[in-house]
Amino acid sequence: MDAAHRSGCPINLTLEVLGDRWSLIVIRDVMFGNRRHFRELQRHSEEGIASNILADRLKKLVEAGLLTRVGDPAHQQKAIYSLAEPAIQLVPLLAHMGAWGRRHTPVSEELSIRAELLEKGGPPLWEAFMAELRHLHLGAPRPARSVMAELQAAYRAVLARKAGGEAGEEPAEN
Amino acid sequence: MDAAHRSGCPINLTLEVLGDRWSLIVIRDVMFGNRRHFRELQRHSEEGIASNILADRLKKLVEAGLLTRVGDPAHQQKAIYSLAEPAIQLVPLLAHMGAWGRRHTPVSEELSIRAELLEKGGPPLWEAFMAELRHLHLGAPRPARSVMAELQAAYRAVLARKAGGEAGEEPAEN
DNA sequence: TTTTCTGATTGCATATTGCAAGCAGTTGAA
DNA sequence: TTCAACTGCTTGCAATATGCAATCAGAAAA
Repeated sequence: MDAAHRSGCPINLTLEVLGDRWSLIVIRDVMFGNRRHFRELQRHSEEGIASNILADRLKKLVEAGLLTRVGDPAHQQKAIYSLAEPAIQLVPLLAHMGAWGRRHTPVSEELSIRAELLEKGGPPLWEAFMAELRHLHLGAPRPARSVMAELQAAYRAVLARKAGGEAGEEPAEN
Repeated sequence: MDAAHRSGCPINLTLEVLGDRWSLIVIRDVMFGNRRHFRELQRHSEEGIASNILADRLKKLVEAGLLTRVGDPAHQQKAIYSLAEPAIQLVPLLAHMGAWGRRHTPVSEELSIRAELLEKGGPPLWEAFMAELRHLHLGAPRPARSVMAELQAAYRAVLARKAGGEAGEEPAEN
């Protein structure tokens, strides 16, 4: 049933899974924004993903084993999407993508603070973050360090600094 | 003239440049296979890229500043494509993509040997390879170590081992 | 009962892709 | 000088993917 692969090259096969304009955006939002529901992913998306494309990508990512989908026990028709282990192992890749983007594309300051922290923290920080994701998404024990909290604090700090004394900038975070 | 960006997020902006099924394939072949001409990229492609798509990607990658294009002094109508510095800085990203692909997709042994070496060598090997690429593509001085030669030797060794005593497998390399 | 929220689906226009064929200019050998 | 092979690249056309707006049915909240 699977379409034949174009080649057995690891880079090619990775591109066959992730090589489009939306898949990694969805994973990024589940991973860094902890968005676990369809509407959360659609409405708070920075990039404004269309609902049919989101539905398609969620389905494909679940089929590819990067996400899992379970019903929400509290809401019968609510689905909860979680990162599976292969997606958690994309943390270093996303960190490098962020680092490259910071250097070679016109990023905005507030949206690149996370990439900056991930880059500066390096592999130890990535490992801590992956441990935290395994807690949030796979039910592993809670690790001592919360990288997520650090990332969000840094994001809020940038927003506050940019806004000066002004409140009500744009929460939109998580 | 530039299309507006979807957002200033570094990951999104990187995807806007590289987030499709072919751009990184082209860069991979220029980088690891040292393919510098249109026909080389088209004919020896593992994945069989169509000529119109190759032409489109080469144009876009040149516009994005990842590749440069100059005429071949020996052949008036021959173009030589070279990696620009931003593309050379994709080495760590491609190494991670290869590592992820090796772990989570059905790679073939002979095509994943390079990814394995890149993964095992880690950042020091990546730096050595980037120095070599700066020599091959940007005219920088030749570095002491040739990672390219190491990668090709490893590839040939795998081919030879798999073929047993048989010759004439499939050169296709470089 | 009505409204809102849930994860989606549908229709339709446009853009991208894949494939085969072809092009004009250049090179190199006969 | 002739001509086939090669150069980067284009064109036509069908199939597929994307983007957008509207909409859906079931469930929960008011």
